[in-house]
Amino acid sequence: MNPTPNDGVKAESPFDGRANSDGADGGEDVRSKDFIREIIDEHNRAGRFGQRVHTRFPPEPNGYLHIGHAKSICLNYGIARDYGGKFNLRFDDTNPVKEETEYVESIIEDVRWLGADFEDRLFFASNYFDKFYEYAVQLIKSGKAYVCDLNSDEVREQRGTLTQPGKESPYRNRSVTENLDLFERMKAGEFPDGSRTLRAKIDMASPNLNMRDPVIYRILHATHHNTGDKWCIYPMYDFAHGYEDSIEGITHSICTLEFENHRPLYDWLLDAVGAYHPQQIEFARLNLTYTVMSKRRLLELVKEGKVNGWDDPRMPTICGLRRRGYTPEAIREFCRRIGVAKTESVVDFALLEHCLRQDLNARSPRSMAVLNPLKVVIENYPEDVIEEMDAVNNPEDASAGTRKVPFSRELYIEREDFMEEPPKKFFRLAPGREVRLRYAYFVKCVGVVKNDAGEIVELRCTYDPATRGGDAPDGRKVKATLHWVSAAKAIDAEVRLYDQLFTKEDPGDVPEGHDYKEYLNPNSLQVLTGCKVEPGLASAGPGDRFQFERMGYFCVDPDSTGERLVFNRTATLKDTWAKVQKQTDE
RNA sequence: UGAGGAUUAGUGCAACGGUAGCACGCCUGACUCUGGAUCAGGUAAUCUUGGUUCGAAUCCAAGAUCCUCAGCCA
Repeated sequence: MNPTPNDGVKAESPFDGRANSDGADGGEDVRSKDFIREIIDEHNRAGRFGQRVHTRFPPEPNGYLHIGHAKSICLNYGIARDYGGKFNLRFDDTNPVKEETEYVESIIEDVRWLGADFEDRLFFASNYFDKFYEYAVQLIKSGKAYVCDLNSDEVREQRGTLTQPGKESPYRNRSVTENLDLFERMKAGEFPDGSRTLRAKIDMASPNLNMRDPVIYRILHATHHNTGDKWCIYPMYDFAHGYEDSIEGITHSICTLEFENHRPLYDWLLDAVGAYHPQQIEFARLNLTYTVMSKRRLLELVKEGKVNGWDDPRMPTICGLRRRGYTPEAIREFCRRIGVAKTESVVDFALLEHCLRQDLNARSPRSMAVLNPLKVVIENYPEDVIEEMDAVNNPEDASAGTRKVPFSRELYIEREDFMEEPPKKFFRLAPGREVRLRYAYFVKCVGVVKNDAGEIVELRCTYDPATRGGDAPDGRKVKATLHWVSAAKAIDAEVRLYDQLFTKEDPGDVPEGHDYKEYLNPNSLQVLTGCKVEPGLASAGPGDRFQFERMGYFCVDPDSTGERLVFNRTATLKDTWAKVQKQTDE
């Protein structure tokens, strides 16, 4: 039943949770099936496809994949895997003027990275162009399609409205011979773009506009990324899609809600030529709070320089999330948890972050990094001594082992871990107060050094040698444990902090005359330089993920070089102190 | 005012005529060498109005609200 694991999909972490029962109570996974799987079960009971299940992910290569596509990929691949079926990756590349090889490559990379294994089934609709042409000819021969000389404006005028039927084209009743001749000459390049189309002859009075003699082939003298200049007529989506599914033996053609109105046409076209007929099923696309998901808007953000490219870590694109430090496992778990339904919904971004943290918490090696350094001098610690303290790499995973972290007289701690006049709920360092330096000693603040401007530039502390390792033999407690790095041994790093790209929960919800870009968060990117990190991080390379203790999850950005370490903040840790602060602010 | 869909805690998803449940979020508390994690508890929902039924989120009727469709885009 379960096909081979792929691309980092470990046996104990299946593509999604459906295959296992991970109930903490030891019970079975009683999660009910989504409506699509129920339909498939019904088909299997009735023998509709002979127990066969074959799905596909059919992107148009005209942009980068985003988290919404991940939902579709997980759904389609997950179903194929659960039912012991197959999953295809197929590019729906029927419009040469919009599609590019760059997108093909990025999409393949992203689908693989997500762990959806299409094995050797990578297809292109453009490879079926000959077959599509045959189907078109067949339609003409059976009197179900005709060449129409109306231009696009005229077609629109004759289409009618939502409440009024359309008018039949004057070319609707051409003879089969004439249609055949004209269509062949369209293919031969005798006519300019837009001068003629091939239309399905259905019903101009249909209440479903998609059935009012839809255009199925248009003339486009354009170079196609795959077929070059071989064709100057290209099939429309509605015409091509069902045949693509049919040719590949797809059983369940899963798409988003807006295609529901197209299903009658999908069915009509397949039946009109007597082709194998898959079942189209529609589900609601994913929407996420604080972000936009349409290709148009994402492209706009990239083109207008609102972000730094498709893989900007603030983008909801797969490559953006990857660069940000998201794991495929976290994204898959998210897709599993949001479920599948026909209700249009907006999922809370917090759920994505929850899935992320859950995964990262379990697997990220810990490290200490000071983002906003404040120098600390331990007055009673010897000048030339450097001690190696033992630190745990991952408290969630004993097998991750321990490491040595150098401790010395001069250190850096986080600026926000000290307050000269601490409010009641502030547990960290303050004048006269004792705290623990993680894995090191208890230290007490005995002095504050300021510059002429009155800014704190240095803290003077004393340490208790008896607390080495972090515990006091006399049993006394401290309320806080701070992270730190040795000033002598720390290495510099750049850290990029990210926040939501938009300040509005639903940026698409804009009043008349306004633009979603007005809600762009001006503070979505904050670049910190001069951060001080543990020397052990010197060998970290692009993509490596860490938890900087108490600060969040970070990963090394591809911009990182041997000279300059650059980290992206993937997510913050949950922060109850920040919450307390926020509440007192309000 | 055509056609096709949708409507259950703040959010997302279940319950398929028989006690409305799970997750996230939020709020308490416990524990803690990460104010993390973990653990325990709490919060909160069937669009409306009728009807059928011993019993309705579920069936029926009427209504409300929202989404999609008038590209030679997908």
